[in-house]
Amino acid sequence: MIADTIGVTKAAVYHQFRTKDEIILAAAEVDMAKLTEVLDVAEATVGRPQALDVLLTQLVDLAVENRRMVSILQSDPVMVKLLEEHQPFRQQMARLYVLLVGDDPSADERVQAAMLAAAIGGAVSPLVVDLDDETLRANLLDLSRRFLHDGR
Amino acid sequence: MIADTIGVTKAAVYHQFRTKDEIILAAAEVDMAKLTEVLDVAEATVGRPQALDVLLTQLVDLAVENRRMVSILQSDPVMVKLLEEHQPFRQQMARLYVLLVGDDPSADERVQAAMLAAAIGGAVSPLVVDLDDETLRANLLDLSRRFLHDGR
Amino acid sequence: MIADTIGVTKAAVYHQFRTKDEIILAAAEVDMAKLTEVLDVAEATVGRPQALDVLLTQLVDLAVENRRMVSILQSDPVMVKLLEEHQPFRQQMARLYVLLVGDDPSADERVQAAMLAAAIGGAVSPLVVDLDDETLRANLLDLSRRFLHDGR
Amino acid sequence: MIADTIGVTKAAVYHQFRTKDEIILAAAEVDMAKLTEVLDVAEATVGRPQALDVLLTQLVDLAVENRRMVSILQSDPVMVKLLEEHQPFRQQMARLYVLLVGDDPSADERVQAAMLAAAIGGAVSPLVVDLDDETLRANLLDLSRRFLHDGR
DNA sequence: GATGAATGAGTGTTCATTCAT
DNA sequence: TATGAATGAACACTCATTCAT
Repeated sequence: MIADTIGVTKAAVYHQFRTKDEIILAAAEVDMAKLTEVLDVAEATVGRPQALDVLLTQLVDLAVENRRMVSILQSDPVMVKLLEEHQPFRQQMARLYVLLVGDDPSADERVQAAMLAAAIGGAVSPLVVDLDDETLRANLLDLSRRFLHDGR
Repeated sequence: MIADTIGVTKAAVYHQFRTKDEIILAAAEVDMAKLTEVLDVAEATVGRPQALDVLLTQLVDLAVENRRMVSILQSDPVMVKLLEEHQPFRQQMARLYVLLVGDDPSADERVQAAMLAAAIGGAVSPLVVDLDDETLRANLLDLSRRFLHDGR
Repeated sequence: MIADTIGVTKAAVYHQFRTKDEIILAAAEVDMAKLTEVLDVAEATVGRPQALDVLLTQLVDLAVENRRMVSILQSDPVMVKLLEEHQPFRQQMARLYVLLVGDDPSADERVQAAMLAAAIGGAVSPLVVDLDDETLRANLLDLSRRFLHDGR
Repeated sequence: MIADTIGVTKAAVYHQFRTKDEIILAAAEVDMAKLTEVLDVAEATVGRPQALDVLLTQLVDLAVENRRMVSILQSDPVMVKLLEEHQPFRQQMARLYVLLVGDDPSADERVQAAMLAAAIGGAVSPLVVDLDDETLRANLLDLSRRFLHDGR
């Protein structure tokens, strides 16, 4: 499908990448770069509450702008397994979790972070919620904030 | 894989089921039956807050007891697509959503319900959170409650 | 298909017949019995021209009355191969050929007999000619007669 | 079987053709091309009797030269069904029938054409007549001619 | 006499990958 | 850089047959 879409043969794609996994990871890395930017900005923000708010806002924006890709990245078992074994991706997830719940989280906080990530990913899936992007973004941000803040 | 696991030939499995989809749905129906029980109990409970609480408690129990299956049911795109086209499953999802946010939910409430469902499914995935079942259950129930109550 | 049509299981059919070939031959034998009758009558008829005419008339009747079966018997390669190896059927074909062109036919006569048999079989195939049975019978008999007589 | 006969893998064959039907049609088209030539020549011949004679001669030649293939093309139910749905083949059959019995044939003429086609196809089947090609060709042509001419 | 369950050997087809050119 | 041809291994599924009950 990828080769056809670009308009070359499969063999041409295999000239650039060694395995299917490499191809998929290359596609995922495009989106991972966007996440890196978000993390950079949040980490550079002074003050815990401000940093959290910046993170949440941009995270929700990112998820809503890439609804299809986020669903796939978060739910497709093939993708998930691949990313698990991919060092750069694990590091990014670690950075994200530290921003959300600190670097030595309690059990409660770990569940909280996992729930929030899953909740955002699940809610933007076009199959699950068919709201328009604007409405979705507003509600998603609101609910995510309340979920995190009341956790204190 | 299924045939090999049971220790029979593929043809033996195809003697019992007509297509691969039928096999998959039969597996899913085992878990769907458990969900039906939970919904029955919750619907029979008098009082909105009590009903919600019963639902949440049992839902979390169910999810924690079937961690692997819940992840697959909620996230594997093949499974999700199959269930989408499966009438009984859609009805059950409808019942669940009515219990969670009533039968005429606002945009905010729809996002809230989707997020909660995704959050529970995501948090029980063995890949995402590696806590033991007991700790997971307690924290998950607590957070789910807060998520719903504060959403009001 | 056969088992379903009768309303029993395949295993029940295999209780009566040992192989698929036996089942098929049993079906073919029903029609072969009809052919035997035709041959008996023709052989009992006194006078070459009269015998030939009786044979042709009844052969055409038989073919038109069993259009589908005749096509299958004459053309389906599986059927043809099976009948080739089936002694009783070969004997009947031998009797038919003797009636048509005598017991020591010239090359010309052998081709003539083969062509006539194929022509009748081909013309009754519902796929080839979509005339109603009555019209087909009349024309087929007429042409078959001419074919044989002019061949002399 | 085809792949084994050529000495490549099944996947190699499926690299050249998309379905089994395409493979079969490609094989049939080789012979159809030969028939096209015959029809072209016959249609270009001036004078009805001359055209008919050219057609018959070449048709018999073609059938005798491709005895096995002609049998399969004309009798194997799988092949017949496939060709039925294949536009180019239907057009060629139409051209052939027009040459044989004109473009508005009576019932008698339709049966006549069907019989002739079936007779030629049936007579060349190696299973039916075991004469050598030369003898078969001569007799077949002679009988076909007489069958058609006396039909006037 | 009939059944349900099972099987070995296929069939048609796809997929990830390799390789000579 | 790109291609066409090829491949091993799988997949979803069917078919003729067997066998214990």
